[in-house]
Amino acid sequence: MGRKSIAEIRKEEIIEAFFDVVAQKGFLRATMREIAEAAGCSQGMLHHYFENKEAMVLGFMEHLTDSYTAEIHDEIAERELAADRMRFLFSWFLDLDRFDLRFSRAWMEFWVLSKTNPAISEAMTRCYKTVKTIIADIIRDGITAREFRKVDPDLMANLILGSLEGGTVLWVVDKEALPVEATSKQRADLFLQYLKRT
Amino acid sequence: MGRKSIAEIRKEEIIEAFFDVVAQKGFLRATMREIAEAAGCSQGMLHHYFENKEAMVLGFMEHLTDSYTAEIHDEIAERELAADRMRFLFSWFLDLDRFDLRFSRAWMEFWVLSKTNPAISEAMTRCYKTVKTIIADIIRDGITAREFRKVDPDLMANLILGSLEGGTVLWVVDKEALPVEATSKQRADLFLQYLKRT
Amino acid sequence: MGRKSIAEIRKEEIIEAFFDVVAQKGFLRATMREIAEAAGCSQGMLHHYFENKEAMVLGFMEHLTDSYTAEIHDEIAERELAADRMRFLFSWFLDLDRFDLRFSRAWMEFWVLSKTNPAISEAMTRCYKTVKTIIADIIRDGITAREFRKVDPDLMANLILGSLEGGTVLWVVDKEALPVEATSKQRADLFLQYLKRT
Amino acid sequence: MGRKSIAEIRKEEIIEAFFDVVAQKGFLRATMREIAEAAGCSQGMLHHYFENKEAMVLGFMEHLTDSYTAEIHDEIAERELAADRMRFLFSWFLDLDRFDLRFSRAWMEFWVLSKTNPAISEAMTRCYKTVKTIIADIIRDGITAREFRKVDPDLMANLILGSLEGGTVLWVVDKEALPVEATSKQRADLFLQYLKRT
DNA sequence: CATGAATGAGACTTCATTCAT
DNA sequence: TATGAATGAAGTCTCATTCAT
Repeated sequence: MGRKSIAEIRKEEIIEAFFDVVAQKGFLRATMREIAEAAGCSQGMLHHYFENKEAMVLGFMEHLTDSYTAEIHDEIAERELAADRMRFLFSWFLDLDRFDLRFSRAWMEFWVLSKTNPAISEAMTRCYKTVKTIIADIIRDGITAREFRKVDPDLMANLILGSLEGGTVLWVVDKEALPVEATSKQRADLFLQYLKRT
Repeated sequence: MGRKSIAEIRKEEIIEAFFDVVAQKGFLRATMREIAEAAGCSQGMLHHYFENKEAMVLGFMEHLTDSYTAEIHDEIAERELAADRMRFLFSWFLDLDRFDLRFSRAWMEFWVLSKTNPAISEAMTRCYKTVKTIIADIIRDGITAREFRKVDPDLMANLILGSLEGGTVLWVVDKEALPVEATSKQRADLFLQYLKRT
Repeated sequence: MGRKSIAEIRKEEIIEAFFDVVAQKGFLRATMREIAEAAGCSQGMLHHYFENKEAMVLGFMEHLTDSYTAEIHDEIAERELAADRMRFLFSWFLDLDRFDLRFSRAWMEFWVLSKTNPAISEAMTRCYKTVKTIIADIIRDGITAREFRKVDPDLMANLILGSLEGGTVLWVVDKEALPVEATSKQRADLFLQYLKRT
Repeated sequence: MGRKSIAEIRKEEIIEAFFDVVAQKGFLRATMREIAEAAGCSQGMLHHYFENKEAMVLGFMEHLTDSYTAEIHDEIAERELAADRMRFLFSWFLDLDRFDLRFSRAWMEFWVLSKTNPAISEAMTRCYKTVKTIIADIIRDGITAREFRKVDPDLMANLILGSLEGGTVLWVVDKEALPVEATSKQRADLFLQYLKRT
């Protein structure tokens, strides 16, 4: 269904390279030269596809949303119980094969950039909004199905996403933080007991 | 008791200015010139007190720990019930007079820096460790007093701190995140129900 | 045969400019701005071709070795008697058209730099080694041909090179030192009488 | 005869510290702060005794001349033969207890400085003049006493001093140079055979 | 489409020197 | 005499971006 054009392929290669270098060195120290080397092209090429360095962040986020939204929706549709859907989400988020240390490190860089770059800020908000809608919808369905007690779905979605993001921060930043898996299990238990509670 | 030396006063002034500019512009765009202007001194002066720009981050964190640790301990000692102590902590952390948007923004910059600067990483880990110990101790006391059910205090402390930090991230980064206060209330409810549950 | 690439040409231009400014002002006071002006390019250009200021010294020495080694060997091969070869070397070294005041001044700067920069130290040692080998080989041939008496060729080469370098120092540094030519003639007489002596 | 004033003692301490730091780090990287630390006083103190950094070089040279001239003259007066006097001079110059690596390194720094600082240049010329006069006088006496053959005393003095200085350069700069002692012996042999030759 | 040489503004940092105390 | 905080000019170096080829 629609072969990718050379331009699109090249863009993805650059985004991949950009992401790699940023995860490793940080946005500030990720020079265009290094990104070009990682992508196997010239510096000029980079500016041919992206207006400037910050535009690459936008490209990355767009790429991210495209890649995963469909996948998540499919997986959720396969599950009937809201609790199962929620458990899937928790595990998906912390799937270390997908969101490894590299991802988290790069993502944190983008938080910082979002403060001074409105376009990045918007993209990030949109990204979070997508996820929160998914979570809130699960909760809403759970309430309708009398599986969950009545809570504010948006508020809870916010709380859940915050916990997931915060867990990542501690894991990346705090060397004495407990491992992701142990914390993750406890987190699922915490939220599901709260939601199911009668 | 113990007058501050000129050097100490000057250092604090510089840290204050540094923090202001970083919160406003980010670490990267906070130039030494601007920091010097904010502190009302010359650029050379800055290097008289701090070896380099990154050393200011360390100075800031030291200053932070010194300022607040005693305060928190005092407040906690005044409360008897573990639940009350916990509620105090939740509210203290989100006290907007103290930790306003400025603080959160600067703090996120330091997360990013900690990845490439071992000294900052250590300081940050130490900082988190202090807080996690406080939380874990409250939980431990609550368990001993049969106020809380038996959970792993360290794991829970990790989860709680993660939730607080994650909430801040969403608040700062995500323009569609719900307000701090509402989320905060829900968070306290969530954790206390879980801890008290029999 | 073998056209020089633009990069090579540009590098040589920069080295030439670097050498000029250093000879005139000394390494310390030779600013990148001035070198760029002398080379007719921007400061950034300088760093495009040389990692830093000290790398220019290495570039200069490499250039130097490349330029002269072949020339010296050719000239020596044209002479049969060891004494004639030696005389050629003495005169070559003090050929003021080649090694003028500018050269000597710059070279002394590099001595000083070699003490704190291992790479420069190595390059300089290599440079001296090349020359000493040439001198020692001449002496060795002279001994084999019974033209010179038996002396330690390496020791003598060291002494001869030392005398040449020391003569240069006095000439550059000591305003009351006697002129190069007069000293040079005496030096040749001194060493050749010693070597030929039976 | 005449006790040293406190000021004189302090000046000598500073010169000693200055020399130490310069020998170790080079003139350029010898900061006033470090010199002050080595001298056990404040930076301000340094400027109380020396107008600026370069004035310390002059102070050092003055100190040097004062210290050694008398000593050399005494030693020479004790010897009768010109050859013995010359041998003494050769050995004195390379006495490693006095003129060690530290001395040579610092001295080379001053060569470089002399090119841009007229005052240092003059002081250095004066210093060399003193030594050359001593050498030339020995030669002159040797000729008068028919111990040496007729040569130009000043030219030979120049050549001898050049050889000594050049030997030092190679020793300090060239890691593959032969040891001082071996070279020194050969040098004495070289010059004395030449001078005595009939 | 593609290259990479070239630019130039601006960043951090150093350090001799001054001067109020 | 003595201190060391304070200055500010100047230095090296980085790097996103441009543009001729």
